[in-house]
Amino acid sequence: MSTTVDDELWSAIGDPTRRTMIDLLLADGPGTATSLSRRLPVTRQAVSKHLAVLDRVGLIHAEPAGRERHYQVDEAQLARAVAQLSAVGATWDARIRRIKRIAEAIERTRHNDEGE
Amino acid sequence: MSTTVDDELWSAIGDPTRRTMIDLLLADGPGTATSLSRRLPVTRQAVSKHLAVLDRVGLIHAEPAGRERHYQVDEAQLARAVAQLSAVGATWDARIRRIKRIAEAIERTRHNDEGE
DNA sequence: AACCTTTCGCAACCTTTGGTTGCACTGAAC
DNA sequence: GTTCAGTGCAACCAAAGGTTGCGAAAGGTT
Repeated sequence: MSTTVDDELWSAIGDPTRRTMIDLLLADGPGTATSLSRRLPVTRQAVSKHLAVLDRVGLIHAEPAGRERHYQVDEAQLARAVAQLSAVGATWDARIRRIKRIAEAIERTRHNDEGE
Repeated sequence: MSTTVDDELWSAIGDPTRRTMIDLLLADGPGTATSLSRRLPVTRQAVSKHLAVLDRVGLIHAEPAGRERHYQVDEAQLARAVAQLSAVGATWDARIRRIKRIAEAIERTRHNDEGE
């Protein structure tokens, strides 16, 4: 039933701003709160909070560089997160397919009954 | 960069309680707010609100039956949602792989330079 | 050294959202 | 008709996403 420890991972990825931030970090390489905020519709402080969340769940990690803090995606952790995403998706897919099979079986039975 | 209309879909699926509710509806078939709340650590009213959210984004739909409202997963919509999930995952995976390729290329270049 | 600029972190505040309790309503069953 | 289970609506609370407004520290300029 999927409700376990990785809930924090989901809610980390669930936020659209955070998802875009991950996109930007992957596309453009490491960045700071300020550099990210320039490419997002939110303030630097909001970005900073999101970075803290992503850092806490381990999806990114910071590297202090002088007066700046360079954030960078932890590829292994993100890969793990993606795997969990698709796991849930796969589960749902499987259940949907099972339901459809059952529905078809019932359909067939009904036809047989009518045919008698 | 993935930040489009389907944000509501993500945030619908992003909530752990709502994910579990979808799980339950898929596993046990249609259910009511009350029946779901009995299998969840939240009150009926909370479940009711979540059902409203899922209904609004089209992942489930209600079917009034006497004094009860039976909710049921819209398989087509859920399949669409799952597809979007895995699309984002695939994008990230692709970017991670690209980064790794580039990193390896740099690594090779460095070795060549040292070799001269 | 003194100054200005940039980046950051912290605190206060607002709004939305997930959750609660309480109550009034309605359909079914006795 | 009374009772009982299921629903909906409203008020309220806490946490999360977002804002503005500061003060502090690292870097570049003169």
